[in-house]
Amino acid sequence: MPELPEVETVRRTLGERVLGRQVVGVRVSRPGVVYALNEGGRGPSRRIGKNRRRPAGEVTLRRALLEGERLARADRHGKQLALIGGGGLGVCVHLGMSGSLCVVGPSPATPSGEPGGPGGVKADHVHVVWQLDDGAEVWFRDPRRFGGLWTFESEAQLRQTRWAKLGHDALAITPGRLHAGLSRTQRDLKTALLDQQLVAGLGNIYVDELLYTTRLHPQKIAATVTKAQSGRLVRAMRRILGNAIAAGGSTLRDYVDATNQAGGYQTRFKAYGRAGQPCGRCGRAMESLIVAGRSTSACPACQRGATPIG
DNA sequence: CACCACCCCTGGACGC
DNA sequence: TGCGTCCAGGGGTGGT
Repeated sequence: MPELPEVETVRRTLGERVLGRQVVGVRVSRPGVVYALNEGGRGPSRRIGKNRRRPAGEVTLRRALLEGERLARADRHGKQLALIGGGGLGVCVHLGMSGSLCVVGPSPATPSGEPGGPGGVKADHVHVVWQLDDGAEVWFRDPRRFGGLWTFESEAQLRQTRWAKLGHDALAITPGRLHAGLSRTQRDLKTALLDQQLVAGLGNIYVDELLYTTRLHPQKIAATVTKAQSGRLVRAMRRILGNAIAAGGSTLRDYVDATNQAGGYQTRFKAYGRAGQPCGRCGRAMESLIVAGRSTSACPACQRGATPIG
């Protein structure tokens, strides 16, 4: 599930392949995954009817999705990615749970006979395809459709609207800002760290890893985190996320980068998914609990600060 | 403000 | 083999 390291890996691998190329065509097979900010004027998540996303008009849609633009930059904030065209248009990509962006062709090394499409990229649930001037294509795939695309008239509009609602990126936040954010909420520490408005980029996997590394219990009240502990959280965050990026992210089931490569960090989890297994530090069984509605594993002995109940 | 249930959605695991 | 059921999860929404 794409969190910051996976999205950053996609940004880098995609950028290498597509920046400088021109989008010569866009195919949209499922318009419902595209949100157009400039349609309806009520923001990107405006829906019509019951839970129905509002698609933009056909011509406007392809143009808004960068048809005719040269791809100038790939940016990231938290778990969100943005493709910026040379003319200023922008498309924000959120991969949700199961989304991927894969470059397909025109590589002569494309293997044949693999499952799915060219290069082994799975070909079902492909909702949007960008055709590039070198014959390659970028496929937006999202089986569970928790992700989507948001179109913007400019990078500034993207940053001032959608990204302005997010907290500081997890790789850029300072100890002072993290401490300030944590100190004003009585929520569980894990709940606070998952809040993208407080800090952007952490999901269930890396929060569990972060809290294990820093020996803080997920149910510690966020406001009780000291300045020193905030400093340790920030340092550990940068180290863990940096290591995960270096490993190409974590692949649990579906995740692949823009070149269809799986990540390698999943073999290094110390907490996530290890409930019932011995803690790597003290040997006690890792506990399984639900925090913020998410399955959580933590060491009941090493990770301190949970507020006793009753 | 904070918490909760619920919704979106698919596929994989598991039981029968 | 083929069902049914449960579960995973980010994020939005609406109710308490």
